[in-house]
Amino acid sequence: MFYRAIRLCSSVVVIGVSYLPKDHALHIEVNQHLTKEEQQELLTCIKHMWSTEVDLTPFYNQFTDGPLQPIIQKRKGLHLVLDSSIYECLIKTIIGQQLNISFAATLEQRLVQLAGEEINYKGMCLPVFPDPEKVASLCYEDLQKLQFNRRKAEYIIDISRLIVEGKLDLEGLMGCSEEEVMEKLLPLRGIGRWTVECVLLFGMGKPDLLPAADIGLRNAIAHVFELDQKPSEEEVRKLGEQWKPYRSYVTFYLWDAITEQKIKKKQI
DNA sequence: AACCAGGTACCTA
DNA sequence: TAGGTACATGGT
Repeated sequence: MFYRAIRLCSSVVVIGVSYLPKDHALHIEVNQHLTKEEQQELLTCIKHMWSTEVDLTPFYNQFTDGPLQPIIQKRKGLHLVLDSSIYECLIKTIIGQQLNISFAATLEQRLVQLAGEEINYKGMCLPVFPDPEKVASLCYEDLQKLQFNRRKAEYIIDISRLIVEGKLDLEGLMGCSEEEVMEKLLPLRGIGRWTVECVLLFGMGKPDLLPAADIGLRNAIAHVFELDQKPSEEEVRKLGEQWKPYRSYVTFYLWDAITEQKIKKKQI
């Protein structure tokens, strides 16, 4: 069982999620009474965030052998886990650019403390990511004080302001194709190809993205394929050709594998 | 003690 | 167009 605080239109709801193996289903517990509309909104959000509607069978059938088979087999049943909004995903991805994940997590937490909310529930502190409105109201120095570099502070606040001004409709991208999303986001300062790929994958749940420049992915590939050097971005794209149309899932499983490996290393 | 980190924009030639 | 560099700081 784990807990999350989720922002609906009307309020923030705390949910407890557990997996019921017998029914192959998720059990959701809610901390407050919800109207029919809120229940519907929450359900849609949960289905999206945990990719519950995706059938992984064809993915597994495509990787019955080869170097990826063991790490995929080991994680059978693992679905994509997405952020609760495209906005949250985009800002977190920008924060994570070039930084080791632990420092990136620290910066995320500081942003939540400054502009978002932290809900206390059963002794846990559950983060709620801030709205664009709240971030747009900050000044660059506010984020610099949290040890964001100047440029990153500008990217994050400027993008939030575009949304508030109605010049950028991030959540409206949900219905768009990958190409359309790329065209809309790439011109914005602070957003490069890797960032858009991450948003398509971890914000929108598109099944066939390969953030080939990603250092974690490159490390994971070097490890799984027993290469003596990290593959270049181009080499990753070339290799990834054969993973179509499930490159997002390969990416996700490789990230999970490399994270697990790091944890093991720490324990030794 | 360097060097790298789930990149990107910016500067120079 | 191409190639080098700053960024802000924690981890190894």
